[in-house]
Amino acid sequence: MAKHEPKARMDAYEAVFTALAHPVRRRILMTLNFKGGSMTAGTIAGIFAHAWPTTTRHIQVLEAAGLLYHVQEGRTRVYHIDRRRLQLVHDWLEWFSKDPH
Amino acid sequence: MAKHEPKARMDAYEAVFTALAHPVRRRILMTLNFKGGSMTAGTIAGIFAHAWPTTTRHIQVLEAAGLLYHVQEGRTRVYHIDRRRLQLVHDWLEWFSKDPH
DNA sequence: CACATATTTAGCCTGCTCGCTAAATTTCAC
DNA sequence: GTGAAATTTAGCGAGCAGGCTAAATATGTG
Repeated sequence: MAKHEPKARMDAYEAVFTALAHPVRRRILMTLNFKGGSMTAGTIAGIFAHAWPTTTRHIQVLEAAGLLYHVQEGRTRVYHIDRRRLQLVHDWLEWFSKDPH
Repeated sequence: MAKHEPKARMDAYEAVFTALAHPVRRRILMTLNFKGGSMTAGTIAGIFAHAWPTTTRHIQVLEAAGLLYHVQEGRTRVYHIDRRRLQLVHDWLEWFSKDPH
């Protein structure tokens, strides 16, 4: 019963769930969401007391998971949320709502 | 900053998302779900190639997150899934579906 | 009681996560 | 071209996660 899902998708699950495991990363997503879906790196970093490079790395984890992508604009980088990617989590949860068998 | 303080208590989100971050733990939940919601510790451990104590600890993480609970039955321990706890994740996701503007 | 069964606890070890600071990179403004 | 601004890359270190084996803990059985 463990292989309802194609293997290729497993890596995606892993990346997304791992990305969501850290409170800072969840907060980045949440903030992005409420700011309309896009923010510059600097503005994101400004939310936290952390050193910038720390936030940069969190952003990279999110981006690697496909939850963000960025567009370079001059010397600033604008990060966008990809809400569709969160659908993966939703899909996973679905297994628990539909009564098995 | 938070040098020697005892480990801060995880809030519910933190506990649940952390628990879901590991593939073995997701698989435990998934298997439990498809087996009707309850299994003995031994049967759960039997799914994995891991040493039993390794699985025990994964189960404990899930239980600490409120995603499982157990009932002792003689010398076996029956673990039950608590699907309601997954609602937390669903609720979190909801923020991204309702357009904030 | 003695032994088997079911499972956890204890403790060790390795590697990764996530914080930091310093340096590099790229772009804009004069 | 010089310098400031925006941001990442490099690299260090503490601590935690997650694997293992061995020992401990219950509970049922003869």
